[in-house]
Amino acid sequence: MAELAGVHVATASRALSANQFGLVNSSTRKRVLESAAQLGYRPNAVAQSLRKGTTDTLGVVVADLSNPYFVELLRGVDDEAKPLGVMPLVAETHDDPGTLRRVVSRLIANRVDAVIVSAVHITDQEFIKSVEAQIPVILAVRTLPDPEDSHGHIDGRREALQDDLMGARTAVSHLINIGHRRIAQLQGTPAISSFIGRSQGYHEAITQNPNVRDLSHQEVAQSSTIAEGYRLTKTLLEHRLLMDRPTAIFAHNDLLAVGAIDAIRELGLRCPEDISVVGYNDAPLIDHIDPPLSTVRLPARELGRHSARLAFSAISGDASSPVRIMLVPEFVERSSTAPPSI
Amino acid sequence: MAELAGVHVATASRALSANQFGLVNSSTRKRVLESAAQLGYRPNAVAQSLRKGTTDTLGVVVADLSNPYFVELLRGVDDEAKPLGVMPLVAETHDDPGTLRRVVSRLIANRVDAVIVSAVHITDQEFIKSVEAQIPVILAVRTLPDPEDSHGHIDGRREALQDDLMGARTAVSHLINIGHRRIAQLQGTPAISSFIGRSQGYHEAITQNPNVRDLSHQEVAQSSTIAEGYRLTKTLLEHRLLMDRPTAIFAHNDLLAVGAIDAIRELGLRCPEDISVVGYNDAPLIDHIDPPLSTVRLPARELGRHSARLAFSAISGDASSPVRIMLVPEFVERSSTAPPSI
DNA sequence: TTGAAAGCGCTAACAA
DNA sequence: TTGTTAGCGCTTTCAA
Repeated sequence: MAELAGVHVATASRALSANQFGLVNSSTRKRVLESAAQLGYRPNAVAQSLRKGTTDTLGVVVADLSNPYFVELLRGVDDEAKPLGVMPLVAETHDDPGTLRRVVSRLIANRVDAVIVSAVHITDQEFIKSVEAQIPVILAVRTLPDPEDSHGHIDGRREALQDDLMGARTAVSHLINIGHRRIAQLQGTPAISSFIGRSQGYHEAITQNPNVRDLSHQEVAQSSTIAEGYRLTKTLLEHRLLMDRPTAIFAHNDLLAVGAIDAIRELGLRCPEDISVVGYNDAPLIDHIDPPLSTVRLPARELGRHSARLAFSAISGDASSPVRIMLVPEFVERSSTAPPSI
Repeated sequence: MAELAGVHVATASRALSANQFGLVNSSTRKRVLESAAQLGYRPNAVAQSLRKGTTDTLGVVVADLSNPYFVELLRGVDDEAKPLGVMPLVAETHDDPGTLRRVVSRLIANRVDAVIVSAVHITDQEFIKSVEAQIPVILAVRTLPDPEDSHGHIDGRREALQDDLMGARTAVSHLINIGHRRIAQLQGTPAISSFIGRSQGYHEAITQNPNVRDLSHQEVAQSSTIAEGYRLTKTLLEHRLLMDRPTAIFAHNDLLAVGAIDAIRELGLRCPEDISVVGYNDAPLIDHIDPPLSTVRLPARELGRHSARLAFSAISGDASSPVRIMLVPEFVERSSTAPPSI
């Protein structure tokens, strides 16, 4: 390409570069640009990265792309990345700790400038610490137990979270406010901070009113699926006397809620007349199911944007301040909740 | 790292390499491995790529990640890529031609070994040809008009498609078989081959029975959204006499179908009693909406697998044979379709 | 304003 | 079995 224009590669490089094209004679530059266009020349980003030591690339680790929540998060990341010419490299963990290690390793090998991790389990603390020693890490959506350094001080972290405790508390308080006194939750695994928060919010709401009984089964959902919600609700409701049966169920996830509704129907009961159900996430189409699901809407895209901004500020060496951003969810009332009929 | 082990970098490289570690003394190799582990050393994939001329990376261009169909396609690609240690780089176009050019350009700059494109518009023919001159291209899901070379011969291409014509024909034939005689379709844009196929299948089914009338409105959906389905159905049904109103609607997409159902209800009609509705895609939760939607299930994941396999065979220099793989969809009957009541 | 030269981290010939 | 050397394609001093 440089040859076609009859110049040295260094000159060509300068002509093509956004910040030093001023250093080259405008007629030479024109010649270079023309030759480049003619040959369809694209600078080799791999070589550029090797030379510059930076890849203009951002690792984004999500648990599961078939969960629209994470897709929305990615869109938020992209909102911020695109104008900077940064390419997000997306990896999925399927909530498997081994896969998390593998994909993060791979992203590091590819020298992403930073990594946003939205798929940690609370047992990943040590691993994340080791990653932080290598590249900037932003924790999104899910957090870790407070880290301490060797002196017992709390070590700063960059994270963008949503207030799951508040989201759950608001939803469950709503159930109590409209009259429910026997309530149960369908819990997600406590290996994930989000579900811990939702559980705490649930309990805070429950204990605020001494007349409310918590009828939850101790078993926890191993996955956030319709099938699992169905299974847990079956064991929750079966072989129970009427007065030991909840009149409302708070599910940690929309799909669990859908499974709950399926189970309720199969037992010959109705939602919301016999049992109200609340979900979590406000997934697409969840307003069109039967009955339209009351749920908690999450600021996924906003969270993605914040995560990306934290990443870029970390890259540009704002090594200084650890940051915790906390966004608030919003309860959305639809038809799956109603006052108890008895 | 090599220094810590006290060996030359070349030796370290060999020790770490999967195919030449046999060439190094096993005790030196052990030393190298230990030093690497101790330092948490990860070979720089950027440098490896530059040296090897290959990135072990596969570009995957999709229209829209919030469409679960494409996520499923991605999973299929991943099924094949993971065992080979290949990393898919995902990019979205949002069905914008400019964005398609931009993201493919970027993938080429990053020297992906091949690119799977599932987001072409029929007007992208020239552009795709220019890309094919640079790297192996696999067309997935959507195809292009048959290309001709300068001699008028049909030029080979690698593509993995689904038979949309057959999918649509099967669905519409079902409507006819259960008695519908006045039918309309909600068309997707003819800029995308999939919708052309669905339209053809629709017409083939319609014309097979002379008693069936096509009551479609000429307007076409500009996006595959609930809002658009709602809008089109409103204009389709409003100001029509009963006998000029379809008793069944075939939508080119599930979301359009959901919008159609919304519109039907708002006009005081019922689905399926007054108007049956068929969708296309079998999206998640679409079996839980009210009423559960009859639709066409697509082999997205399979298609992803095939696309990836085509990509890898192209990379390994099977430059030979152009291939067209065509997978068949499956009609799924649920409760949004019933015989006409009049 | 341009060219020459070095070097980013790695691997593959080639030599020893 | 290991070391030496060259070079992948680029950018950036440094010199001219």
